Amino acid sequence: MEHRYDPRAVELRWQERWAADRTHHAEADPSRPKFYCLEMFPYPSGRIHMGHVRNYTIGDVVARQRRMRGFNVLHPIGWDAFGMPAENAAIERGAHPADWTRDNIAYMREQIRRMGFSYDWDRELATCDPIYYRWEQAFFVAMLERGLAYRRKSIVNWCERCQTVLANEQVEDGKCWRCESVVQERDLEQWFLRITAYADELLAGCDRLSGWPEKVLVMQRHWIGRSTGAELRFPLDGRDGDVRVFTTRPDTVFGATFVSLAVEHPLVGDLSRGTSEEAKVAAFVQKVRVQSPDERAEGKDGVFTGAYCRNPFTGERLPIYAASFVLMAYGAGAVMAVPAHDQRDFEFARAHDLPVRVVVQPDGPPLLAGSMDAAHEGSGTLVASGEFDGLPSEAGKTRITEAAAARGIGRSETQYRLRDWGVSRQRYWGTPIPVVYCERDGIVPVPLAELPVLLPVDAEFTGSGGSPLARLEHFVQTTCPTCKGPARRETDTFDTFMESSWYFLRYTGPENTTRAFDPEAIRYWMPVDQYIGGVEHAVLHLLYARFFTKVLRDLGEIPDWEPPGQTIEPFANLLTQGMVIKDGAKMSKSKGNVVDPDYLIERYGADTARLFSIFAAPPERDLDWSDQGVEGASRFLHRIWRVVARGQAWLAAPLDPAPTDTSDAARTLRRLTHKTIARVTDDIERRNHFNTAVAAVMELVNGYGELIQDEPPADPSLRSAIREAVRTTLVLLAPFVPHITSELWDVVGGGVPLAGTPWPDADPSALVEDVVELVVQVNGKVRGRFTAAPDIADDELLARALADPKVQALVAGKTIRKTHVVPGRLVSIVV
RNA sequence: GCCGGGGUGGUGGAACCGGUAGACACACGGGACUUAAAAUCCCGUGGGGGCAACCCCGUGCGGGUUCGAGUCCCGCCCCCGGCACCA
Repeated sequence: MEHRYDPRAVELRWQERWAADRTHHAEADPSRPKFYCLEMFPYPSGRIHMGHVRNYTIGDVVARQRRMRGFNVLHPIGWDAFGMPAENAAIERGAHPADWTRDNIAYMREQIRRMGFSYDWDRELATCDPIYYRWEQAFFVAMLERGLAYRRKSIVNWCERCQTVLANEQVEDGKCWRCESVVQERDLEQWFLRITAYADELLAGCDRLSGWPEKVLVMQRHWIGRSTGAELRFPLDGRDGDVRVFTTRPDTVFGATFVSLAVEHPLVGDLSRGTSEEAKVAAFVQKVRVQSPDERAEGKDGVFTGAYCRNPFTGERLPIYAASFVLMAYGAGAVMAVPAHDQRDFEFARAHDLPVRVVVQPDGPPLLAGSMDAAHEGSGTLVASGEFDGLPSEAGKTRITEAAAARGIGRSETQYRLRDWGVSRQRYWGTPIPVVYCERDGIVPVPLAELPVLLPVDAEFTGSGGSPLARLEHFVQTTCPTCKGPARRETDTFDTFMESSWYFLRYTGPENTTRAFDPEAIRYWMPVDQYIGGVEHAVLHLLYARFFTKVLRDLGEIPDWEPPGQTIEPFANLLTQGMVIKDGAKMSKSKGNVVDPDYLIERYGADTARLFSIFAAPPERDLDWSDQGVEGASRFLHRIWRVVARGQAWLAAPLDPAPTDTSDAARTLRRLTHKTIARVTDDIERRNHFNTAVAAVMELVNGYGELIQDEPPADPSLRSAIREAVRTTLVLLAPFVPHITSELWDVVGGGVPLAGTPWPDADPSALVEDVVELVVQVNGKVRGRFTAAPDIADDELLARALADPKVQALVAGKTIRKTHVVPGRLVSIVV
């Protein structure tokens, strides 16, 4: 053994051995319990960054620890390889996206290997590989046949910089999630996936995902945004037709004093045409349509259309307004306005001098329409509501909805904030959408036997003039699969979130060319037991992946692994790790505050990089980069190395089977060793507190470090306890710093490879305390302390406490009013 | 505005069920070793007071419950994240 720790030499040696032995390969084996540990796969942007190091270190700690625990662990890695940066590189540098991506993967694969992550490289996959994306095309065709995919013209979010459409989830603050340019609206023919058909199931799933952070579930629930209410029809006054509105408050219908339409609502033009209001309305519509959503929200503008409708319950004539804040995309694009019970309507009524009518009376002093300064949005008792007077407003919702249905003027309805997922992208570097357009047969899916539709390699990348695929005539020109006549191919590609919506399923058999999934492999490995990644995917990726899993179940592509009656969910436990921060900002190239993992590995070694990223912060929190922190992690590893090197001559001796004559020093050290086992195990398996697990091992090393000298201690039981402590240290640290611990494990004669060593259980007999320290509180303040055997009776403890001179001084001459004994902890005295 | 998560030494962070606040580490100060430095090792380190034993204060602020509150309750302030005319 070298006396100086040389991380690079040690790490290379072990990495070569692991690769040669395919150490981390796992096969489905129903006779063994499984554990599927997954980290969000990387986009091959060029180099790994500290966020990857952190994410994958956390995952590797879990994977390695579960293996030692006896689980058959699936721990795969792959590449989310389609995406715009590859195409941008092609435009800027002339490199083909395929070459650029392949080279990046090659480099990043080596970086990841150098970190010593225990991936099963036999299962590596890349989403740009036709053997991968052909299945995605097959799923899409199946979805098309089931009506789960459809094409329609719609107003879409368009990013001019990226020259493509964005899904609603990809628009942040009105800006593109990737390049941050302002998103515009365009009217385009697009492919959509009917995620709204799964809204209720996605919502129901949230309730059973107890292994997910509450924060993520809240975000998903809100994104789905289910609200129940009623659709009511307000007949137009003096002409045929009606205005349909959606409301969550049918109980307030008697308080409606006007109706508001979105400016895009078809009735706006129809109703104002030929009236004296026509010009005013047209000008208003014109003004609002060019406004951004923010501006629309800003001014609560509106204009009278010149037309009226009638309240379906009272027959009362109500003016119809066009209002900037009403969204065409939500509900019916029209609302019944109840100023007394909706704050927004209240403000609008004030501004336009419209009446306010109270129909829900809360407990307490009666509301008077004339003296209100805000709407009463809460519950109460219905008043001025005809036959419904006196009902609690909650009951009124149901009763009024039922009445509307009976009279044919409405029905109960559920609305979602969630929109269908637009998946068309006008880009080259993605999965081709497997559809052709035939003049005779219309939209024709490419038959399964003809899949994959390969992405052609000979496209040109100019950055302008639309999608490169659309300009490739030999790609576009094709024959119709049905009539064999001339047809044109779809030239859009899929949103890259499609590929990441099912990769975790494909890892169970990525080499399979005859079918997407082997049901037996899926049944064995799924669900993912621990998923780890950044919280920035809380809605996007995680919602799409849940949706896809449910669709694939319905398409019969995967077996349902859930108990009967439970909705299928892909990720049983989710850990969202925080960002890596330096100088108060997220590490990023544009901010110039990145730390290159290569530099860390070169200078300190992978084990130090791993240890630092685990120890510096608990996983959910942001990690503040600190050069000194890295030094500290490195120092700890050097220290362990030195300690083992010093005692190597005698540490390797076998452990005594059961030391009979045990000294106090040995018992104390054994207690520390086994307490550490208990703490570290709990921290890793239950609490995900990896930082405190490492701290516990540091305490253990502090506890015996100075006992290890060149010569062994004379006391044989202490000698044995030290050997046990050192071995335990290496075993407990193995998931965190696998290279150095493997090396030292050989030095101390560990025998079987460290990674194959069973995770230890704490020995309860070693945990028993000989003496415990108790504190004495007088009037709630700590005034003394004493030690006692742990099993002493309460009244004796009290006597011991009162015997303390300091306590006596405080108690003398006063009456003891109350005492309280917590065994093993404290004695509390009140005087 | 609404919904989450936070606020603890000079710093990152511990304290799991209400029971010794500040584990572990960094930084800093002192010492040992060294010709010197690095490395390493030892000691100290929440604030204030005292020669000392000790005493007082202290987990964003103000109240409360309790023998006992960083932890529970009520009312605020501030920071971070998400959503934001969703009818």
